[in-house]
Amino acid sequence: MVSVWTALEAPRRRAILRLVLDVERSAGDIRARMPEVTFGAVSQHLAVLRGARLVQVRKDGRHRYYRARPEALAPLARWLAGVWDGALPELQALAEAEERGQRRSRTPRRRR
Amino acid sequence: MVSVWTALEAPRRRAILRLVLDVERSAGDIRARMPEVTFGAVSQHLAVLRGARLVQVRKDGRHRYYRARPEALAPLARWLAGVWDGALPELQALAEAEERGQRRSRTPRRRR
DNA sequence: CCAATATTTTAGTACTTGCTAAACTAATGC
DNA sequence: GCATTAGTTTAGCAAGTACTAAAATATTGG
Repeated sequence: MVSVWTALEAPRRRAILRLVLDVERSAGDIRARMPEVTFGAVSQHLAVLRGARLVQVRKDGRHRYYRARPEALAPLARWLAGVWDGALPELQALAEAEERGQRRSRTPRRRR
Repeated sequence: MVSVWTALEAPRRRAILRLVLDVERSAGDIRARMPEVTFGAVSQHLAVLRGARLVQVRKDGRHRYYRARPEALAPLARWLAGVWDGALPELQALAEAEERGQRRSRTPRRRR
């Protein structure tokens, strides 16, 4: 069992999670999209993500398909919400800045 | 410069952040509330939090008063939002579960 | 059963972290 | 200036992490 925080602290694991967010992918597929690390490394990261219940696996023949379990992000969201409303005044200011300044930069989701 | 993720991965640092969320506190005050670690350790954690711009300091005589900068949590919130809407179907389900099941357990904020 | 494919596990290494104890740096009150 | 108080910084250590290369474990098609 590994904490959601720990699992997500590593940028590589956040990248992996994004890759399996809306699509099921095999470890090999994931690895193919991050050629800068070995297969083993990806597998290890997946194990950590699994440990935090952030991904689930579906076995199919000689493939294992990974997919995100976004519900597992709930503790993080709750923590954030908790901090958030313990700090309302500052938050207000942030919201206003957000309003004026940088648009949410909603990157269009990649296909395939 | 340290990332918000890195800063918050450590439970102790999350605890410290909560302590200075709505109140300004000196390092000594903070340390007094977590007797299981030394002063030095607290100071180091504060340095990391400062490095992630999660807290700010106000110097006053021989005291340094720390206070959270919740705006610094924005990247985290944005990341979460991004993942969130890349996973709408699953999220829907979560929202419903949340609805039925466990109430948000909004811990009443501690005084002093 | 055998070879091939897909993936995990292990051993090993370099680097980082959280902590303590102790040394150091300020600022204040006398 | 000196002792005191508040805090930071440093050296050192044990434990943990991210990675690679290589060995081990399935699963399938012939």
